[in-house]
Parts: sequence; C-alpha cells; structure tokens
Amino acid sequence: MARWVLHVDLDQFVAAVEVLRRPELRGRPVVVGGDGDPTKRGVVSTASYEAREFGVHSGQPLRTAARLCPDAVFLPVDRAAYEAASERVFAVLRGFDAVVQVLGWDEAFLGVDADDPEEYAGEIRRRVRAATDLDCTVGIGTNRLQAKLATGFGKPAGVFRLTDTTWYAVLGDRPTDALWGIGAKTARKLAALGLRTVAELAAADPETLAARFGPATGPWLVRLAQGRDDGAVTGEPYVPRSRSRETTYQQDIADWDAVRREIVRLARLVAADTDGRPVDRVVVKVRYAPFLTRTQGRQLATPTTAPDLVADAALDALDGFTPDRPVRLLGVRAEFAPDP
DNA sequence: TCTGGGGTCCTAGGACCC
DNA sequence: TCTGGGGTCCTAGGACCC
Repeated sequence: MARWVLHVDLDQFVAAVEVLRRPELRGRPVVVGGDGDPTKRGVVSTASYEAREFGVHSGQPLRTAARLCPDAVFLPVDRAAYEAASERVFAVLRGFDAVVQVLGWDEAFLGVDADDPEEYAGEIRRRVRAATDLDCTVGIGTNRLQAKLATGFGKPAGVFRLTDTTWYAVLGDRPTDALWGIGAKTARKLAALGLRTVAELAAADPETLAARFGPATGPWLVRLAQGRDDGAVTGEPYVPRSRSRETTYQQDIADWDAVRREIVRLARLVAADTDGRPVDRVVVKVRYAPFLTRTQGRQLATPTTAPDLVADAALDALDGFTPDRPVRLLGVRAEFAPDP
C-alpha cells in the first residue's frame, strides 16, 4: 500500500452551518460577517455559493457585499456554533485509521495508507455527510502541499488528485500566487524578477531568490513551485504560541483615557483565555484612523497569568504610542513562555 | 475594496558584547 | 576619540493563511 496525504476541506463551511439550522435559507445568497449589520464596519467571513455569484467574497467589506447583493441574508458570526460543528466533523475524521492534523475550523490533513486514495476520499465524504449533513472536498497528494492545492480543483463536493506526475500540467502555467504561501505582494515582487508562472519560479535559481527574499524564504519559494514539501502530517496536539483580542470601533476613539480603558478591557479578556499558561510578553496594537498600524511590546520580567499584571504591561506598552491621533482599532496579544 | 479577527513565521535592523 | 568584524539577542513590521 502507498502512503498518501488527503486534505479535507468543508464546503462554504460557515454559511453551510447557518443554513443547517435555518433550512429556509437553503438556495438563497447568505453572507456571514461582523455582527450581521451590513451598514457597519466589518467584512465578509464566508459567503454562500449563491452569494458568490454576485461577486461577494471573504474579506470584502460588508457594505460592498450589500451593494453587490442587496437581497442577501446577512448574519452575524457565531463562533461557538462553528466550533461545535467543527468538532463533529473532526470526530468523524478521527474514526479513520489515519494521522489527523487539524488546520483550523474547516480543514484537516489525513496521512493514510491506501491502494485507492479516491475510494478512501469518497468514504470520507460519505461519512462526514452522513454524520453532519455537511459537504466537503478532498484533495489527494503525496505531500501536504499537493493535497492542499488539489482541493481547490475538486471544489465543490469533489475529489482531485495532484502528484509529481501531474504537477506541471495542472499548475505550470498558473500565476505564482496560485501556490499556498504566495500572496499578492510576493507575486508582484516575483513578477518584477520576470517570474510570473509556477513553472518559471520552479526553474529559478534559489540563491538569486535568497538575495531578494532572505535565506530561508528564497529557496523555499522555489521548492514550493516544484511541489515539494518536506513537512509530515502530524497528529501532535496543537499548542498555541499566543492569544489575542482586537476590536475595530464603529467610531474612531479620540479620547486617550478611553483608549487606556479599552486596552485594560482587552488585556483582561486575553488573560482570561490563557488556559493557565504563563505569559512571556504582551504586545499592543494600535491602528490609527488613516489605517496606519503600529505595535509595541513589553517583555515581562517574570512570566505571569495574573490579569492585573498583563493589563499593567499592556498599559506600559501603550505609553510607547503617540496619543495625538484618533484610533480605529486596538488589540492586545499575549505570547506564552516556551514550554520548559 | 475606506479595508475583521485570530493566528503563524520570517526578516531587517539596532543594541550589545568581545 | 573618524572608529573593524563578527555573533547573538530583541523588537517591529511584513506577509500570509483561514
């Protein structure tokens, strides 16, 4: 039997969960984001396929989505509901004889031994559907990168295999930002070097890219374009490196005393969410009204879980900012001391 | 596109030390 | 004080992903 990596990705996950508990929404354009009021500041978390027909997509301002699709049903984000649905899906996946690595709310890698990976993928789709009424797509590859990219070609509710044999036929002529890890910024820098497609990047000199992108990132970009990924699927439990809370305010805050009160509030929320792990460092984020974003951090002399000390460190970090401009967003992040 | 919230990892540059 | 070269650590920012 051969070793395969399967990437399981729920279809329009957040919108699908909402439709499950409100069946009358099935077939309608559904947009989930912010507090569900499209006249407020906020962006689309997930749009149903019906809403995507109108050009609505994740990350888009809710106001824009409402303009593109005025008849859409707008719903608030309900994290607890999605986490509960996630757990039911992952419980199904853990029922397989496989190494399961969860990637977020709606994705997981499975390391499996199989003679017929398509048959295996089909069985995953059937069992997830039977247990949760949710559809998923399964990508098949010989490593995580191939499996992850394969999923995009199988959407929705399908199965797709991508291997060394088919890599360049499928992806060679695609722009570099089709790859998992290359976004708009990096794609533009690569294009400036004459590297526009996956095939062109795959043939590039790693040393040249190291000079432009750094010693680790440069060579990694070339390996990415070649479909290579040395990382194994791991079943190790996920241990967070940090916890954070941030808020974009409906109205900018000009009063610095109000800013300080908000920082204390956010710091306490973060401190309540550390699961008893000592905090090493506290970082405050300020986004001023013109979207200029700055961060300031403070290393703690002694790692702590005490909310008062986390809040004190956050206020100390806040003193590193100039209180002369209205504030659009405030955030506090706590970083955990490495495990001994 | 007047641009969320929660994360991760990498890089560059300054501080500091020998 | 006209002042090198290298290593290491820390921090802010960038980029990416879901």
